Amino acid sequence: MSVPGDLVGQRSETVRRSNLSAIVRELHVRGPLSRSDLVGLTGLTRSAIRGLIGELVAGGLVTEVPNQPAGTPGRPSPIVQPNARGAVAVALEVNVDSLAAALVGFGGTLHQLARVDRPRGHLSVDAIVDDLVELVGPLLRAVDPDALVGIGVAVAGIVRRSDGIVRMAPNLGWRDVPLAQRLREALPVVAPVWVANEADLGGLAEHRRGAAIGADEVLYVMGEVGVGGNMIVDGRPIIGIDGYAGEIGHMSVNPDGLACACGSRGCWETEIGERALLTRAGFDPEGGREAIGEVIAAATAGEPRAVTAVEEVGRWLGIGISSLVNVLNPQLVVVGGVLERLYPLMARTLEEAVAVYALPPGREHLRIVPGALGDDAPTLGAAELAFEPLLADAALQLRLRSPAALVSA
Amino acid sequence: MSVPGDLVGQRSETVRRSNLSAIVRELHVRGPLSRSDLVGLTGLTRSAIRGLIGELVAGGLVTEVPNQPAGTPGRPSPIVQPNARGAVAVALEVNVDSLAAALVGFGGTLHQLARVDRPRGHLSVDAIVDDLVELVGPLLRAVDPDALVGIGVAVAGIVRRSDGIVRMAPNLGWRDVPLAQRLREALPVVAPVWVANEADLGGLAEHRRGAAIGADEVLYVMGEVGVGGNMIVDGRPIIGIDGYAGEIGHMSVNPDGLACACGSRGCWETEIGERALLTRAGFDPEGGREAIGEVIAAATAGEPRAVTAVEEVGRWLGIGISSLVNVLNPQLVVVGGVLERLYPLMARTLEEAVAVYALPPGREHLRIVPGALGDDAPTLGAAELAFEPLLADAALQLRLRSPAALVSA
DNA sequence: AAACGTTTGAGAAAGAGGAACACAAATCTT
DNA sequence: AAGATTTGTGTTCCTCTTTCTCAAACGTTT
Repeated sequence: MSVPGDLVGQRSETVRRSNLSAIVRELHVRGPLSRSDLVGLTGLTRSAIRGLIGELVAGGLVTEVPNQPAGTPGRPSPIVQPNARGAVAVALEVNVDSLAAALVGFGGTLHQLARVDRPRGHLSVDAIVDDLVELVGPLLRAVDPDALVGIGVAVAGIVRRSDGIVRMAPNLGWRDVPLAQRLREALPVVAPVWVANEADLGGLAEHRRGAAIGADEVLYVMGEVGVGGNMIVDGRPIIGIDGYAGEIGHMSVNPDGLACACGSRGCWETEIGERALLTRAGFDPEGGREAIGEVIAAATAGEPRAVTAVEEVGRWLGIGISSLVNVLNPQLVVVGGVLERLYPLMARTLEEAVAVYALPPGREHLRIVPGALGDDAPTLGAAELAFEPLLADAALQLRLRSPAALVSA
Repeated sequence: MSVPGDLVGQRSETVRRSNLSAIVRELHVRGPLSRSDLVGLTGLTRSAIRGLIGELVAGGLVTEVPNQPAGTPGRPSPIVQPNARGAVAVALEVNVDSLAAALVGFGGTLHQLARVDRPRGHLSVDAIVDDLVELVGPLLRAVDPDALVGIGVAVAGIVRRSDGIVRMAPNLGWRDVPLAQRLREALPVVAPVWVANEADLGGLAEHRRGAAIGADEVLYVMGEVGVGGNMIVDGRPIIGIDGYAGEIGHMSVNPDGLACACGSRGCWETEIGERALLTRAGFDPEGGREAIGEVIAAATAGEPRAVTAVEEVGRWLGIGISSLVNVLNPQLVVVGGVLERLYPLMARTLEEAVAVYALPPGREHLRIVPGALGDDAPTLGAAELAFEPLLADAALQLRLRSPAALVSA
């Protein structure tokens, strides 16, 4: 639906904003680039790049440093470095077994990261918000308030993007929790708060900083207690009409299968989730991370029941991935979460299942790889989420920060 | 991956192109609009709109006609009408039981449509190409060659978009058929040929001209002999890295289920495809359209076995739709093809299944509706596919047609 | 019917932004 | 040391949209 906001016309002002943002995005995503790299990437002229970079330097977002001679003829082009303190995002994560807070600088620099374990099960929202505020306190004190672009929050639940309400989070025992609003009220800073599903953000992080850099069509599968995921289509994450997209753990793979926590039955999650693995391996299904570690150790040591359990999860993982490959035709599948650690043990059965269940054309150039970011993927993704408005409209940020830019512009 | 082509910088030239294209797209999609409507839609000023419209009028793409007084104060704004002969697309369709050819004008006007039945089963590519050329001949003679923007082709098979090669089409007996090239060589006109999967194009047509107009997040499910589909995400169709996306009929819904023509087993198609319905209803699974008609008649008359068969297909349709709703969080699901005709008979069991298998947040505002375009959806979508380059860069088309515009520009 | 307010088109001038060009600086090659 | 290559700098030019003013076309009010 077209809302009054999305006007499609381009004006001089939008051109400059767009070009400025393009440069900011390239620098944030690719890291330091020479001016002439930017000329090549954007197609703009040296003069135009110079002017835009000048504005960014004045705004404190980037720094120019002389380049070393490269051994090629010609005058060296100065390196434009994203200023990791010039814009900073705060990331929070509410996971089933831990809380995390991080400070990430423009360009992707991880300034600080703090993680604390929390008991599994249902804690009150008040308690979790309090713990998050306490965890992030020291980090916030290290931030220039003018450089804070926003606060991203990853939650193990279904989140409405527009208002940051956690609609359903079975593993936290939450329903319709207005987490964004609660955090805005509780945090000692004024900044926009963006909440999203942890798997969505894990996928975003792997796409920007991990195993899926540069790939435009990506499927991310994240298995923990629940199974979630994220799809990158044409370089952009799918979020759906309300932000609920990516609940791939609740695809029906076996309509007469096991009952799922969501109320349905035969969900993919009941075959490849943490509990499924533990049950298959003969462990307590509620054994948590510790038990998973034991299964991995046992499977690595060759203990038959553990090996079989892991391979069976791999087979079901392959079946579900095949469905999604047939639906989405990605170039790359990234497997994250607990499944990332299990990956080496089940790569074979996974590939075998994909060879059976995915259509030949779609699996021709398909690569399936484990994630590169480990357990911090959702937190890093939360930071990227908070950076998004800056990347979409860098001018806004510059003007907020330096009134001088407003006058000169 | 960024290729040399996709430069992100904006220049004066790209601004004008982009604005021109925005107007052309709005006119093609929404139909005649007053100049002041366009001012509102684009956010450009009256002067800018005037200049751009002038260029389009000079290029023969649109016509301005005086507007009737609307009963409101103020000078009436002239209506800008897309000129249905100013740009024309040819659409072709290679279906399991028919071939079709159509002529569609800018703005969506259906000038002509011809369809011929063909025997089911494997015909040689030569025969089909010959039949298509013969079918489209009279249509092509009615077209100004300068107004022909392109030729879109819908095929019941898996198609690589980049080169129009039909990789797999089990129901046609085709493998790796270079259909785009064959048609370019065989057709008596010079125009770009774009080939795509029929379900992808059916979804495009429903999105632009049918039941999904204005919706930005859509799932289209098209059931015929095979089952295909298409997803609109953020207003744009998903095609995947090679164009193979949308093979939703080959999601695994029952890994121990029936063998599928694709070589796998338990594909959704084996539960909701034409053969599944016919088998369940006690008909010859190869009975084709005729037998389907009998099942529909029998179910409408209340014959128990037919009713149960249709309802069972409805239930399985609901299960698969639920999976995709959980994955994609669309606002609208459109059911097309044979399933469009069956829809009234199975709406209840479909909705019941969705209530069980789809997560509550995702089905909160979800609407499921039958398609509005009937069997012609893929053909109409093929025309839209051919129009796409014009909508993406209207300037290109104008310059091709009028050298004067090139000089003045 | 005339005066007035409203909406919109027309035309000229202005403003903004990037492109084009010429020149200088920095580097490598011969 | 001279020349070729690449790139930054500064100026001018061009393209495109906006802004501003005026006129046209409509409904409403007196």
